[in-house]
Amino acid sequence: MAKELGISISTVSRALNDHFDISTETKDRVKAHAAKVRYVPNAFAKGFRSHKTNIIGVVIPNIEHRFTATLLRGIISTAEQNGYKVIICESMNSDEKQVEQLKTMIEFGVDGVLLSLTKKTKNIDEILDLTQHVPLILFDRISNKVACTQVIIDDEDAAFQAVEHLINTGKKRIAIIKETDESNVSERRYHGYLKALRQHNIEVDESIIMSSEDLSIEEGQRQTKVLLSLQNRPDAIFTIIDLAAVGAIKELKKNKVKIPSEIAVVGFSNSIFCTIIKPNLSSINQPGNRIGETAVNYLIEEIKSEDHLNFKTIEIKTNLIVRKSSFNPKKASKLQSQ
Amino acid sequence: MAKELGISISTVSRALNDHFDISTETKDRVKAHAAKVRYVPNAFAKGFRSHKTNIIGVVIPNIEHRFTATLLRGIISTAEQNGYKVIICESMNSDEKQVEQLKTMIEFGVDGVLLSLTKKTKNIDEILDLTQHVPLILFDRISNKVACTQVIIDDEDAAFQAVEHLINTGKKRIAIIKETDESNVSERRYHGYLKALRQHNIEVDESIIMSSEDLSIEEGQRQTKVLLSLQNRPDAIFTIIDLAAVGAIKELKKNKVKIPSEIAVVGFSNSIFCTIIKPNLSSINQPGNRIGETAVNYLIEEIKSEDHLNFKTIEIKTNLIVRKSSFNPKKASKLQSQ
DNA sequence: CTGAAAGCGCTTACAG
DNA sequence: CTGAAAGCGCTTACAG
Repeated sequence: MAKELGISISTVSRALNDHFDISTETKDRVKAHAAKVRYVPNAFAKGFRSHKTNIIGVVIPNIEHRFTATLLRGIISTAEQNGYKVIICESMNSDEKQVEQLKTMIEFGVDGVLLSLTKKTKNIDEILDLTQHVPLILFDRISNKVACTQVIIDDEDAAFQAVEHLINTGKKRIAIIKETDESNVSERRYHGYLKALRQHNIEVDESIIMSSEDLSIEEGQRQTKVLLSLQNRPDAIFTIIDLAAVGAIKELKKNKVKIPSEIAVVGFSNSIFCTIIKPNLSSINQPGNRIGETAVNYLIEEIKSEDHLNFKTIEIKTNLIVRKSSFNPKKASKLQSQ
Repeated sequence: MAKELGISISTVSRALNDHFDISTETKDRVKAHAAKVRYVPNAFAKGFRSHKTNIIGVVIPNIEHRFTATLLRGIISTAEQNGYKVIICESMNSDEKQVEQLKTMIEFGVDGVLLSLTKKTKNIDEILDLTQHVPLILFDRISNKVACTQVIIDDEDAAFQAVEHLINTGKKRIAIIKETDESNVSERRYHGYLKALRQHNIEVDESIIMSSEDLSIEEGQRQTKVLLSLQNRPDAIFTIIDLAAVGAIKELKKNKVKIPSEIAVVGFSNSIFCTIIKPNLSSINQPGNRIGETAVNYLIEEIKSEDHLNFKTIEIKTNLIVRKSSFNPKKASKLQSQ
C-alpha cells in the first residue's frame, strides 16, 4: 500500500491510526486507498509487537449446563464491546484437562484468563502457578484457595431468601436437598439455609438434610422418597438446583401430596423447567449475564493495570421468583390478614 | 535461553522442534533446560511467521439455544484435538453483527470460519466476499446461496421419519406447526412432512398447516388452540421444534384431549423437556456433537489443502425417539396384531 | 509533517 | 551438526 501511494510504511501506519502528527490530507488519502483495496490490518502482527493478543481465555467445566450459556453470553458480549476476543475451552470437569487447557492458553498468549473450576479441583498449585504468568479471575465455580479476584452469585444470601420466604409462608420444617460438602456452591447455599433457620429460631434437623454426590431429576426424586418415608415429614423442600426440585415435585405428585399446602418446593437457578412443570416452580434467578460481564470487566482492568494486588470477591445479588410451588395466591389473602 | 546454554537461537529452536539435524545430546540439554526455566514458546510469534494462527472462528446466532451447546461441545473438542483454538461470537440473530463479527475474525487472522447463519440473512454478498479471504464452512443454519461446504442434520429425512411414525401408528390427519418460509430449517422439515404424506397417499390439507414467525411454548399453545377449533380436528401434531410441542401438549391437556389416542404429538430436537412434560414427548434426536465434529474436520481439511473446490453438503442422520406422546405401549400389542 | 531503522520471537534457507 | 541472517507486518522512538 505504501508504495502504491508513494509514501513510507510508517506514514501509512500513522495515518491509519489517526496519529496527531499526520496531515489530514495524507490521512484521507491513505484511508481512501485502504478502503479501496480492502486493506485488512494484520491484528496478529500488531499483537506480536505489543505483546498483547486481545484474547481472553475462558475455561468452563461444562458447556451444556444451561447456566453456562448465560454466563458465556455475558462474557462474550462484554469482551467484544471492549475489543477482546474470547477463546473457550471445556474442561469436562476433568482436573487434568483443566490444567492442560490453561497451559495452552498461556502458550497462546492470552491477555487474561477467566476460569470456572471443575467440581473437585485438586491441583490448585498448578493454577496458582498460572497467576504468575497472566491475570486470572475465577467466576461461578470458585475456590478461596486461589489468591485472585473472584466473581460469584451471592449463594448464601440467595438460599437465605428462599428459605426465609418459606418460613414467611408459614413453613416450619424445611428440608434441603444439596450436594456433598465437596461442592463449594452447594456449601454456600447450605450456609444460607442454616442462617435463615437460625435467624428464625428453627432447630436444625439432620434427618431432613439430604446430600448426594451429583444431583439430577432422578436423584431429587429418590431423596424426596426418603423424606416422604419419614415419620415426621417436612412441610417444605428447598433444593440447591432446579433439576432436583423437578424430581421432588414429580415424586410429591406421584404420592398425591398437595403442593404447596402440604409440602412446598423451591428450586435454584430459575431454569426453563420452572414454568413448564406443574405447579410452576419457585426459584432463585441468577443473573448469569451480570456475572460474565463483571468478571470480564475486572479482568480487563487487571490486564490494563500494572499491579495485580488487592483481589476482591464480588458477590452478585439474586432474586427469588415466587411461583405456585411455594405460594398459592388464592390463600394469600388469608395469610396476609392473619 | 540460548545464551544461558551457550548455543545459538537457531539451534535451540531446532532442538525444541526435534529437527533431524540436531544431535540427541544437544536436544536433551536444551529440553532439560527448557523444562527447568519453564520456557513457554510464544505461539504468537510462531503464528506470525507462518501466517497461521491455529484459531478457528465460530459465529452462532444464539448461544442460549440448547442445541448450540451441543454443537459447540463437538466443535471445541474436535478443534482442541487437532491443535486449534476456537474463538466464539454470538450474532444475536442480527445481520449487521454477523457481518461485523466475521470481519473482525478475518482481521484477527483466523485460519478458518464456522458459521451458523442468522434467521434471515440478507447480505449474503458480504459473506460471499468472506470466502475470498478464508476457508468457510456453514453448519446447522445454512444457505444454499453460499458456495461452500455445509453441514446440517438431514432435516427432511428426520421430519419424514417423524411423520411416517405417526402414519404407522394409524394417524391419518397430521397437522404441522412450523415457521414461516423464511426459515430454511423449517422449510426442510416441512418438505419431509410433505414427502411422508405423499408417499403414503395422504392428501395435504392447508387448514392444518400452521406457520408462525417465531415458535415458542406460547405460540405452540396458540396454534393448537386454532387446530382444536376446527370442525375437522387433526389426529396428530408434528411440531418442528420441541418448545412448540410442549405448548401443544399443554393446550391439549387443558382441553382434556387424550394424548396420543385422540391427538398424538411429536417434537423435534429431543430437548430436556421431552422427559419432563407428561406425557413424555416423542422427538427427533439431533446429534449436535457430530455436526460440530464434522464441520471442524472439513474445515481443517480445507485449511490444509490448497484448492478450495468441490464443496459438499453433508447431512447428518438423526433418529426418532418414541415416547408416550405418540405411542402408547399398552395398545402396541393391539396395533401389531391388527 | 514525514522517513529510515530497529525490534517484537520465532523459523528456515544458506553457508560452513 | 551448528551459526548468522533474513523476514513475517506492524509500531514507534529518533532524526530531520
